[in-house]
Amino acid sequence: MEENFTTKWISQLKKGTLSFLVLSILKDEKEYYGYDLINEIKKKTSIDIAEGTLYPLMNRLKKEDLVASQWVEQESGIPRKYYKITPLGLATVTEMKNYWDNLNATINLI
Amino acid sequence: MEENFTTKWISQLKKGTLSFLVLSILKDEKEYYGYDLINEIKKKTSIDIAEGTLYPLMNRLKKEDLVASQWVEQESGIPRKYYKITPLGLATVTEMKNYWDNLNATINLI
DNA sequence: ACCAAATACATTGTTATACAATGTATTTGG
DNA sequence: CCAAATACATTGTATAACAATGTATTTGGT
Repeated sequence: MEENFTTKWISQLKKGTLSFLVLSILKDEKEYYGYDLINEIKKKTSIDIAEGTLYPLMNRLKKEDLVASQWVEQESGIPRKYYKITPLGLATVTEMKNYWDNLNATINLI
Repeated sequence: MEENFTTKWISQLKKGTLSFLVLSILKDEKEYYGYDLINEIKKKTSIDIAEGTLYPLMNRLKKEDLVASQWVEQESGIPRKYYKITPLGLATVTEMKNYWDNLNATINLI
């Protein structure tokens, strides 16, 4: 392996930030499908999300009723599962943002 | 239990932030002991760290050579294990801070 | 026409970490 | 005198990222 501490740290940091990141993107009420989200996040943040991370994450968010999903057949190609944020998801991402901003302010003070 | 998503999320977020927080506090080159760090962090950030979280965390940081420790006998009371950041710890916390600032900026853009 | 890469979903096993619970021992305060 | 605080530590449980693997379709280059 021989991974340095920072690399492992980034993986741990994702355990809190990925759900926040995904909900933040869905906050604009547009619909995204899973594969799309991986690419959107990579483009916007340079953060790589493994497929084995994102798909279970979306299932958790759905189970918690923070997002809703629907299958959409494509004229050509594989059907996509589109996700949309719910009212509970919107409320939650607002709470998260408050906590995050507070944490960030504290870290900058230390 | 009946914990809401945000509560669970905060616990997950700590998996990335606690090591960063501890190293940030130790960055000023002063020495702190474990029990002290728990209280310092609670005072400064309102974040509660369980003892069962902090002591293993400090052991990990030591194993990675990011901090050094020494036992200090007290004239009265239980001996304390004091921690001090190492040069590698300083370099690491700088890397972490860069990553964090970048992540924060990105989140604010989304 | 062929085949590798990209698209799009998913599951399994491994690893890391927060935390509650529990344990030991000493000291302080009411 | 005894509960709370101080100060360390370990064990078991739950959660989540990720590599690896799997299925199936479509696109692009030669």
